[in-house]
Amino acid sequence: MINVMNPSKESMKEVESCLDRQLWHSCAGGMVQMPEINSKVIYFPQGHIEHAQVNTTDLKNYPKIPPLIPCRISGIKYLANQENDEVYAKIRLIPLRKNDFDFNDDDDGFIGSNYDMEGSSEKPASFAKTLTQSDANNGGGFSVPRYCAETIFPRLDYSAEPPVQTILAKDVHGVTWKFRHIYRGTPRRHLLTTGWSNFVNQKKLVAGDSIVFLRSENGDLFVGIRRPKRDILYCGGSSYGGGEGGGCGGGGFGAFLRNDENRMVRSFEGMGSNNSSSSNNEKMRAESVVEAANLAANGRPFEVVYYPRASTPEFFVKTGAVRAAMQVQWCPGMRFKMAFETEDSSRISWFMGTVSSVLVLDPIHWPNSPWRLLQVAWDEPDLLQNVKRVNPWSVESVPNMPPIHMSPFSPPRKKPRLHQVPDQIPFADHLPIPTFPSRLYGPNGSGPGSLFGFAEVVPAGIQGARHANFRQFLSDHIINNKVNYSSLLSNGPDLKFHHGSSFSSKKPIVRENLSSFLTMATTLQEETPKENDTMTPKFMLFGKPILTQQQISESCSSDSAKTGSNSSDHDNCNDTSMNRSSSSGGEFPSLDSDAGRSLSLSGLSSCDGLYKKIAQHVWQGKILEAEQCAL
Amino acid sequence: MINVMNPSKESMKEVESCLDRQLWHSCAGGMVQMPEINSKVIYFPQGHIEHAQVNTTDLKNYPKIPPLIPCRISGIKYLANQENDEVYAKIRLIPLRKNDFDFNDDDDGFIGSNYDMEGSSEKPASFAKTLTQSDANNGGGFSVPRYCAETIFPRLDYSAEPPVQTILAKDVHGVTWKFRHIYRGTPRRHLLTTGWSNFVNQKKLVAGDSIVFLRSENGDLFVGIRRPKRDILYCGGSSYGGGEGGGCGGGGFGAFLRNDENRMVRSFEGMGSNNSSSSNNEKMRAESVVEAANLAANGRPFEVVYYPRASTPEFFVKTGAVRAAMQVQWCPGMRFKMAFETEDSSRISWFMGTVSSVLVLDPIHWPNSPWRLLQVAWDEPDLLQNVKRVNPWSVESVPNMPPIHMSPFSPPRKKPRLHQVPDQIPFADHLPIPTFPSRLYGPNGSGPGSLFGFAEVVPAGIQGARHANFRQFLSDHIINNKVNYSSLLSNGPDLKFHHGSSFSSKKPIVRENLSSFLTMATTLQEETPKENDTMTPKFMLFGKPILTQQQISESCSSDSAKTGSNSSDHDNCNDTSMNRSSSSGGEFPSLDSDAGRSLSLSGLSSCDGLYKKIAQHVWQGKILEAEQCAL
DNA sequence: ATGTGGGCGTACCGCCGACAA
DNA sequence: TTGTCGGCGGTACGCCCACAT
Repeated sequence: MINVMNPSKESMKEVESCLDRQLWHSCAGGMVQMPEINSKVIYFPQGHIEHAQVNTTDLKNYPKIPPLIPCRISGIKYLANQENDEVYAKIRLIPLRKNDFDFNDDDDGFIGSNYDMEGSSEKPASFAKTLTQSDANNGGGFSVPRYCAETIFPRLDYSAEPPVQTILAKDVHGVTWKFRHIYRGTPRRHLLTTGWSNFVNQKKLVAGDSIVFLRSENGDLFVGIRRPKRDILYCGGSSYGGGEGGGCGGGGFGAFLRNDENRMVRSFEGMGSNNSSSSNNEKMRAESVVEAANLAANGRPFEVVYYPRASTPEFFVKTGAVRAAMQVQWCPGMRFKMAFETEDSSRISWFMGTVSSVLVLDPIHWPNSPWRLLQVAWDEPDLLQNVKRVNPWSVESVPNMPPIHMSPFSPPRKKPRLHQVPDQIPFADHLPIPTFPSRLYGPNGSGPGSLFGFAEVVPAGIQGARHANFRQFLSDHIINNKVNYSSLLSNGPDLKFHHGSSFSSKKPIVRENLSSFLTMATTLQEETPKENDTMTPKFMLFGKPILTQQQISESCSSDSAKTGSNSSDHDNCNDTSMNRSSSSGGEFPSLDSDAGRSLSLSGLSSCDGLYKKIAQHVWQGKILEAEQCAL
Repeated sequence: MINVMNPSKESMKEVESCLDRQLWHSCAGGMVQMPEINSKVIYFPQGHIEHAQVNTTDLKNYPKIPPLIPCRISGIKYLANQENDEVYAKIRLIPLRKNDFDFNDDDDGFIGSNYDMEGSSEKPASFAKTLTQSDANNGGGFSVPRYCAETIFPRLDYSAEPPVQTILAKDVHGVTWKFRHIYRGTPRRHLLTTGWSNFVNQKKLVAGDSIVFLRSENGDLFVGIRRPKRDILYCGGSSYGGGEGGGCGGGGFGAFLRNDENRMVRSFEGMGSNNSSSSNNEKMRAESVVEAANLAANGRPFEVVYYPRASTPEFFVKTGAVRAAMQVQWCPGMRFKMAFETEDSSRISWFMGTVSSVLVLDPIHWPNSPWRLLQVAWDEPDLLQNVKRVNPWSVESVPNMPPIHMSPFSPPRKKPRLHQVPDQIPFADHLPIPTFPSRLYGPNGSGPGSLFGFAEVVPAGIQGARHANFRQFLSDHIINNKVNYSSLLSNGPDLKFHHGSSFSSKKPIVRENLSSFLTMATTLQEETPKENDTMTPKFMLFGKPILTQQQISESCSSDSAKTGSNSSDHDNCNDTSMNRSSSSGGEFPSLDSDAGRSLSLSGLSSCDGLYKKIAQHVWQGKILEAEQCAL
């Protein structure tokens, strides 16, 4: 019992700040990217409601609350639940006033400080392993992968017989746990023995949970746990009020995969105290959400609690991501891909789907909200049954073209090497960080009768179909919710230029040209490299090592098969097509820079009406004028 | 593991209503009396704040919230914490409008329904035992007191060798626990063996916790646990703003005794998940209190959460108790006694003290509040260090007179019998339930300059000393916070006629004439009779068996010694003096009944100004007129 | 390289009567 | 009557290797 500290009330306050941020991220999972301090995000009250899994009736009847509120991140506290070690964050947000908010200028002045943070906190060595049955159940031992023992653990003296040492690791609460690390057996292997069983019992670990070992810069060892993502309880979306719209959509970005054939079942027979998610709900009460949303709507600073392992999309999204997503002309029939964490949380898989309709989720209570705007059909509907609606910024549109042939069906080799492809990697480096200068996206005005860019696809029973002829793009290609795919593809150039991740700084972004040969499944293995030779330079993508070809084909061979079959021989996903969209030519009228900035809110390509409406909400009635639509 | 149910989220809702009310009360402890549905109580926001242990700054700055709000109990849900079995209640209160509230008529129309409830739910057989070290730690066995085995448990077949049976008992969540009950050893004794250790571990019981066995009318067996009262964390009372007043007063009615010499220390080394009180705090957030108080102040129904094992006084008090307490002319120097639960929660002890000053706790934020009005000095200050301020209705004033001689210092006999005193018991039965007909308490008006009955003893620096000459009673007897005891006693007839318990229905009330021979310490042993012959009729006080003389002298011999020495030979505490107060003679002017009812709010003997102020707060500015003070 | 199963020693859990208060 | 202690059995934990993938 020497390992367990006395968690008194006083110590809780301390714990609030002592949690190592890298450890927090390790426990949060590879897909979680937190915004930097002072960066600008869009806060979605709808998403907050989903995240808190509370009844929405409290908030729905507040007509004053807009569907999205631009904010600045003023503070983040990285915390962990005392009972079950679940990491969460308390985030302070300051709503942006009109003068402070420029949709196209979301990184102004704060990149420097971001760089400072990045520079000082270099990614420490970490390793994650999903517990096997033997790790969790039998004999009280943990089989340590060699890579972990050799690169994360302290150096073991192999001269002793057997080589053995004591490992001390701090958990998220600062509690130190002691393990006996021994190298024995035939063949030799690394094991944790004494102390491990106690840890498993205390933390209530079961097979399928992940454990993270992390070595900080000064050599201290940390241990974190990462359980499977919580189940999706909320299945919101108002189904009353005559709204049809294809049912509610649970899940989304941040959901996890349920691979039923290989599923690890968590046993709840242990003790009554592990119904921790219910006590989490206690913290996330409806009042908190109502309070936060009300403060936000009134322009006052507010605080939200964010659980990165909840199965709902982030409800605060970096402004640039939203902007980029709304620049896309979302239409039924569009192809996209979306990242999901695998059930064991060790990897990330990309899944393909088709937009089935573009439709406001709850037009009565949240008119014009882009939250879960896209109703989607998955190429593998059985695996993603619960994910029926997604956020535009959660997905990444892909053109209907085949990947570069790199034989996804080739049999996995014993020691796959990707040296055959790195000569294409500099290609990715040539991609400019998409800054989307505002002048490139001039105001494409819409008449006074069409405030809502996508209102045309809302069923007539709700808002009435407004087939205004000035909305040429949509009306040309979408007739009665059916899409003319070919004309859509040829006319929608910026279709390919947004990124599907909320925070672009460190997110594993796979752009179209990369995805053209990585196809659709990417395995993030920065913590669990599986190559034989760990000294071989890794194949890196934006600072993260990339998986072997074998792993790719293992993790999503079915994906490749399907997309490989239904895609044709387009190959215009290249530098040329990109430059086409980032130039001011074509159907985009060029504007002088100042005008473009001042009109940036209403100058988005496809959602100007939406953001006009937003501005109307946020800034309380001040309607921005001077829209001109060039489309 | 067969005993442990899977506490899923769905079952939580069910549990909310399935908790047996008698079991709830057994777990709540002997001093907790809940009000009946539809009865009238006074809600104290200050007490709510203390109870919730939240920061008061949120509420203090709401000047609209009165210090007390008359309410009607509209609903009570008896609940238990899923994690630690701590019982609590959700109570719905409806603030009373002016027309509905008559301070002297608090039981109108609802006594019948109360009687119905009392009649249907006869007190079931129950037994409580505080766990010994052997029960909690060693060998996984529980030593069952013979009384419990023979009267609570199912009948054991003694013909078998050894006599053994299986005991099934439901806990507060409806979970059934199985125990092996065996009668063995030399000498023979009842033991719980198999199953007990598991129960101790699951419930995290330690020595000092109490376990309650309860047999319902239909023979079902229940098991509850009752842990020591929570520590006093809150030590409120504003010490800023120039208020002197003698520091903050933690504790109070409902606090528990810390008997350091025999203290059982709860070990927190088990697991991090037993910091359950912190999660309780989560439920009792400041917002909830603010919300409740605001709703109450606006006359709207509200809900409060009440933890009977918290160490703060009840914040909702039966109207009659408050009225009775405020009829007492509280003055420095007055003697009183107050009930406390012993640390092992098995008994109740009465402690003597002296009022040191009568002083508003927080005159700035809660002017005229009677909450913790009395600053007290205890005869045994070492045992009650934290209890510096108490509520008037929590204590019971006692005249300075000696008890009837019944030799409290006589050596305890082996089999004490109280048959010598029952001939005095009918005396108690003759006591009328104090109804205090309103016409007996005519309005004793005060001039416009003296709204506050006890403002005279507030330090001049805060409100200024108002020595208005129309307040003859107080000014006659209290000069510079010093009291003329003899004249006070002779002039304050209703001094002896209030009861110190919040709810009079089933509370173990020890009135003055009873306490005159029971002295000051009363041991409630309805669950743990200790007489040798359990078949002997118990010495009952209001339906509860009373302790033996031995136990009385054991539990508080020091009390008896002290009061015996400083009290003189008064003996006017008798039937005659009671009738004197319930007649309309003397200095109380008689009033016609209607006028008395309509003026009841301002017609209290010593706190008319206070309640006028209350009415002013509660009913938003409507000041009641027509006070006439007869004192 | 590492997951799984079985052997096996030991530690602790838990049942017992013997005392004693 | 019942709290505590030491004895002592049985179980199950946990360390180990063998074997398989």
